Amino acid sequence: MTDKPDGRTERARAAREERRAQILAAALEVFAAKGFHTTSITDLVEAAGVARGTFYLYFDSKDTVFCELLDDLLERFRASVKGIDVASGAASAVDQLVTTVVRILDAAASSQALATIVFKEAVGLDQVVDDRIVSFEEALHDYVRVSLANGVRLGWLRPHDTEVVATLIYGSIRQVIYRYVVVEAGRFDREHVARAMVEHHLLGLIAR
Amino acid sequence: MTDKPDGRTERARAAREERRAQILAAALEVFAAKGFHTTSITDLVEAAGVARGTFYLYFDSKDTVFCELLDDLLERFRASVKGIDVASGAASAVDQLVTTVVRILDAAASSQALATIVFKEAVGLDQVVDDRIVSFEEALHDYVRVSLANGVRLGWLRPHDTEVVATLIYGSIRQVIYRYVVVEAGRFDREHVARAMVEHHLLGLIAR
Amino acid sequence: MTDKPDGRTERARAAREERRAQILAAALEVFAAKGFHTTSITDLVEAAGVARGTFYLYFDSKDTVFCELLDDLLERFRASVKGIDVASGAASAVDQLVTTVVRILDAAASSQALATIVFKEAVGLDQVVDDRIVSFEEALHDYVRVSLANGVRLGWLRPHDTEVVATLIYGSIRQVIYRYVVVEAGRFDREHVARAMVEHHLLGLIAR
Amino acid sequence: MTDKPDGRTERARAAREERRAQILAAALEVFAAKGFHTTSITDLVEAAGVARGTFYLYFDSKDTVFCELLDDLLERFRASVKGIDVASGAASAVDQLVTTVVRILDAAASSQALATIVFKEAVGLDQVVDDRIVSFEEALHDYVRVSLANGVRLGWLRPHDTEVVATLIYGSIRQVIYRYVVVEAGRFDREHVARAMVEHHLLGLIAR
DNA sequence: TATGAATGAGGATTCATTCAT
DNA sequence: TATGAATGAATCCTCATTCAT
Repeated sequence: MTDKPDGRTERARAAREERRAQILAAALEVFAAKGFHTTSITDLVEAAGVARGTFYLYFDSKDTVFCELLDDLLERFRASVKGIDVASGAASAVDQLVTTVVRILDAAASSQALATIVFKEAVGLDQVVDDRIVSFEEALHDYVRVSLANGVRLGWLRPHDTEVVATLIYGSIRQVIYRYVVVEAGRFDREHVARAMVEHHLLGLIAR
Repeated sequence: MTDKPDGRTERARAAREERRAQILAAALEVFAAKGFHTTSITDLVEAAGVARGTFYLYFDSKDTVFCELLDDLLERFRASVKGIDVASGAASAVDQLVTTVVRILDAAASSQALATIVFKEAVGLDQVVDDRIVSFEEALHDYVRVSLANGVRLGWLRPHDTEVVATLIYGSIRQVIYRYVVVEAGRFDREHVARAMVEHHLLGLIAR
Repeated sequence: MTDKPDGRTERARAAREERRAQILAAALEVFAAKGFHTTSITDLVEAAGVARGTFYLYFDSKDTVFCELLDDLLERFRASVKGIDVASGAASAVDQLVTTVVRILDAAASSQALATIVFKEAVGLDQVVDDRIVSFEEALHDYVRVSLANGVRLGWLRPHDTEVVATLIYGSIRQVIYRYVVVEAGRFDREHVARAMVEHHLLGLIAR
Repeated sequence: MTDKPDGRTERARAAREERRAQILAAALEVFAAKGFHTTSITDLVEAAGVARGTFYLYFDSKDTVFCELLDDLLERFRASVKGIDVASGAASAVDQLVTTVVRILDAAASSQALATIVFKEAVGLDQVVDDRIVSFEEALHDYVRVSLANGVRLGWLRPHDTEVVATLIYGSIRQVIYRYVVVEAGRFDREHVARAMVEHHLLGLIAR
């Protein structure tokens, strides 16, 4: 009865979605500008231009909005990583890796506000939020690990402690995002940074 | 008459020091367990087993205790990095680098609770706290950058974009601390991890 | 759409005004009964029958409410003094003066609680509050001084040290309010007291 | 056994008295400078140069010290008023009155700090303190009333409403003390003010 | 559905007073 | 007697959340 897809119901649903999106968008801005802890419900509803009660019609709590924003970003990251063929030949691999890194940086840069939140203070809020971030980090870490293992198996990469190296690489990605996207507000040459990164991890620093 | 350094005065001073240390130690535990924001003054005084007022006899505020703990850790880190001669010959340099990294990991591991706080949620608390952490991170980053520049100047390291690479290396150090000290609670072979790290950054991954 | 002055908005505004007035009225009672310092926010909200937070919805602080009450009274006094033509002929002047004094006593008596606060302990509270009271007292004192000076200029009053005499007269007004309004709770014949006062200051006590 | 007046006991008693006086004197300064409410026990013990606990060996509470200071002043006032022969002939009476007023002003001025406290914020602290001040004011008021009644009985003063006029006169004395002693810090010609006051109350203002 | 006034638990901090030394 | 560290009740104020309209 309630979900009969007539015009009225449909329009209402669309309006609801819109409202929700509006609040979410405003929250994103505010969280990025002021940080999670400093942001109050008052800030959120003022930015969204809705009444305090309205906010709670769409979200259960301050934490809920934050989690939703967080999930958005993590999903974007996941998508930007997915579908990379890490098992291909060495020749094109460098370029592929560079492309992957560029995609990740793009994802971060195109959601600068979100990335800021995640990398500046996402941890330590709430167990739920923490868990999500941790599991995301683990996913990324796993991706790196699997890629490394493949490289070694194919004789393309030299043998190494994959566990440790995956940690190093993940850390360097995280820091690059933090530095270039969060601190320097995305004003950087992604291609250049990505290439420097890939080269560093592949070739090392030692002069030969 | 009253400030003659007799036994009584001396004992009083010692008792004061002890009380202070007791509060500080309790705070460390609580902050590490619950995080800065979630920790209330009530938590701190309950953990320390003192009255609310007593806390304020020794510290100005929650922020003050936190900053003091933070400074402790940052000082430890600083000390563990200082005094490494990054300009010596390549042969011993690897060992020296490994030693440096081991020292840093030791510093982090010996203050596991503190490191947890710093690397889990140090940012976004309070401007003062934030500034300290940022400046510490910058110092470490600078140290890496200077070392790299020296290595290149001496012909020991190949030319590279020092800015980017310093970021990568700093990020990998940070992540190693986070993973091994914070998440895995310090149960790892520091020598091994440090060596894998140094080797990775020097040699890269490519099979030759 | 939302600020169209329709019934709903209007009713809301009215309700707000009412709430505010309710808190103000309760505060007046409590302040008069317990004094400013002894009154806590808890006392105020309990007396008003609202939650602690509600109080802060309408007033910034305890001082703010107090100041508002104070301003009310001072305004009443000011209005009761204003508009007296002190330069007219001696004949009607006595009556005019009596009228003025009666008005002041009326103002005080009709705000007995407020007057109690002001004259019992208004000083030494808070710099802001103090300043208001002092400036009000000065205004009243000035009014007396100017009136005296006019009287002398017109040859209606004998020459005298206007500064000192204005102080004496202001003090006697203050004390009359204190005694009759505050201590005796307004149960007195204002006309009689006012006339006795005017006569005393004009004629003095000496038998002739 | 304990009150045997030997040298030891006597010396101890004297030392006690001295300590007490020292605390009292310091309290007087601080109360006058900062006001009762703003003054903390910390302020008092710091000014007195004794430990917090020591303070409580001599006084029961902050209120107690304050009351004692208050009593001192009231006693001084009482003494300065006492012994005036209000029943003597009219001729010398003016001078006698002037002398009395001068004495009162002297008493106030010589205890400027105390007078400041009493007249600025003595009321509204504590029921005990309030009662003392009220009873003192009543005593002074009574003195004035009796004097007036005597004057009328002797045919020296014209008939008037003694109740009201006593209030007026007491108020003017109070205000003169407040203005000249408290606000202007005692820098005034007491003889002149006293004479202006007596003349005003005896002769009134009307030009004849 | 939208509103925003009302709520009250919970936060940090203060300070008169006590009490072991 | 003198000390001053310790106490904890009490203060003001905030803010996420609820709910009557």
